[in-house]
Amino acid sequence: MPLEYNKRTHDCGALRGSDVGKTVLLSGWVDNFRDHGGMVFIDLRDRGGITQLRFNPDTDPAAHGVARTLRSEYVICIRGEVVSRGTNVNPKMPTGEVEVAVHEIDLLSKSKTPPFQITDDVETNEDLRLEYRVLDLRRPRMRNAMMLRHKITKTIRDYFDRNGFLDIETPILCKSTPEGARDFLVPSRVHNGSFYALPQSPQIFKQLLMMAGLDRYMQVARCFRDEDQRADRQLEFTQIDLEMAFVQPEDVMRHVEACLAEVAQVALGLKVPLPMPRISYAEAMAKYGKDAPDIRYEMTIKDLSVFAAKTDFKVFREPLDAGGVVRCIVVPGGAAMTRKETDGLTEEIKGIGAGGLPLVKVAEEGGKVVLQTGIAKFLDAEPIKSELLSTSGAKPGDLIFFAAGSEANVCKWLAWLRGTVAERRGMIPKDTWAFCWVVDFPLFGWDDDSKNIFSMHHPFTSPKDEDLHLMHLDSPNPAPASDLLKVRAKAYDVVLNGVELGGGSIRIHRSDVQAKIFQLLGISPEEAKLKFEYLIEALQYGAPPHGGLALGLDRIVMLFGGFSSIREVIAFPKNAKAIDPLTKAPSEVSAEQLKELGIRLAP
RNA sequence: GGGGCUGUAGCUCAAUUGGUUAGAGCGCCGGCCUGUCACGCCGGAGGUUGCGGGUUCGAGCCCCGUCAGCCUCGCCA
Repeated sequence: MPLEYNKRTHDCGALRGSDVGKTVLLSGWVDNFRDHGGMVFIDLRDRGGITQLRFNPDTDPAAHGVARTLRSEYVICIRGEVVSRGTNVNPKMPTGEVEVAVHEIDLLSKSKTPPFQITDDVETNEDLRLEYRVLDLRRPRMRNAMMLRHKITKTIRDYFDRNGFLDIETPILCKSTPEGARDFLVPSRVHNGSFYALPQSPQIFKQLLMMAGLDRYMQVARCFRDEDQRADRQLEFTQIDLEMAFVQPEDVMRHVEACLAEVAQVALGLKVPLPMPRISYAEAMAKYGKDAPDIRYEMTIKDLSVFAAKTDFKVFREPLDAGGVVRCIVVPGGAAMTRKETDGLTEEIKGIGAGGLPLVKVAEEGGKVVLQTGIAKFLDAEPIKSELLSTSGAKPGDLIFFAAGSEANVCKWLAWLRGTVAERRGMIPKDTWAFCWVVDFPLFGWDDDSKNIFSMHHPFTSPKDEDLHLMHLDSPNPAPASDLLKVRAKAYDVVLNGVELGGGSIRIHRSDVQAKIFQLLGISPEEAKLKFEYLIEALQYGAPPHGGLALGLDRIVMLFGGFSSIREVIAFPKNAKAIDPLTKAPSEVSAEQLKELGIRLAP
């Protein structure tokens, strides 16, 4: 009579010494087998873990005969007795105190030899892993990633449920808007020539929910952006999306950081001190060169523009005269860096647009501090040298990297350099989890191409109350750009170890302010009505002050799980070229399908 | 679209300045083995060096092109 595989008594990670003597029914995959000619040992694996099975030819010849034919990844069901391993305990296995003496076995399913071994030990190339994702997901590391993701998601859902947030689903088939990233379009069969767009985020819907009076909303929301991929970006990704009515930034931030602290507790057993530090956007850019600062280590950026203006060094003077800046980072002990290392960095930084990588080493000779190598000869004279040392804070044994150019470029280059050098020189403390909030983002940025301002966040972001006057609300004319660029937004990003976990803002609830913003952004009332009619309309029927935030769930799981790519925490991800190696999506479709949709492909 | 790295057995990798028949570990197949747990021992199969072209007496290695993967800038919050 076949074994009742639907009546498993335990999973393969459950049995302990206290279970000795029990008769158990287990099912799973053959992880490994060791055939001694007589005794056969099988490691049986399922989601719970691994249990060793023992097949004794003397007591159970039939089961033993089957066991000898088993191979990797065969699926079996067994019944047997839990026995102590006596002196042969395996301390490396949670179930290592016991084994199961198998009396009956059913072979449920055979397996071809897998294209790679199902183990964490061997790092297989990712393309193959994605093509055989079913096998890849059997590896403990990947199984743990899926389980961690579940645990984190559940923790977040529970937190918001406990705090009065309603989980509400929003549409997947939406209206296309030109803002932000490229939309994925879905052609309409019923309305040939018209298209739905997949949501880049539920942004507008969650605002509408607040206007609808639902007060607190959250959703584990799938979002879609048709942009190029990165290690931490996928075409489709998951946001923890939330929105609250009658709030200021601090209210949203307090909930989010409390929630993240709970996640850190559950995922890592970590106690995160609250509140998390707040850093202004201006400070983040000045000290770290990016709006997602990694505050686990120092080596912050120092401004040398005033100093550099006093030199005759062309590499500094020319960018300064063009309105740029000169800044540096000081690598502690960096004078020990080899020519090979610094040359390598120079080549790499050229790859992101820098002209080169000026540097000096600081040394001590006969009790005197001297500059060496690189551009030392341009800076070694007094009082230039002393001013460089005092402004940068460099000491003998250090190395100074310089960057000169537009502020945006200098920030980009030094942020890259800071991160790269810190990583390569082992300056990043292990097992450190540095959260922070970045606040006071500018409301507008300047687009040099169109010579116009644009929304840093999105056009519904509320300005800070104290900066409202810079927008000249009472005047029918647009405020000057110089004023507008000073306006700070009620926007905030939460950052962990230099990675943006999420961001949000308080939204505009006044229709006059919203109208002004559209005017400033060059969006005509007609255009605004066309694109956002439902939102503008709703604003006129009593909109509560409201705001929210969205967290990147994939990134959170990636960081807490110690992975270097979000593909590791997504069950079926796409590769860097936006292809799913498993299903081979995207694919061509039939002529009939296209015809029905009224679509003809360009030749 | 730009830059970088990679591509050799099923998997992970090696192969001196260009030099004989391209190797190793794991896996796989066969045999032996009654306490292994990365079992062990013996034997075996397995290769269009991503693909195409060029240089050369001779190319895994050099050159050109192309394809694929990853990282990155642009792009994207």
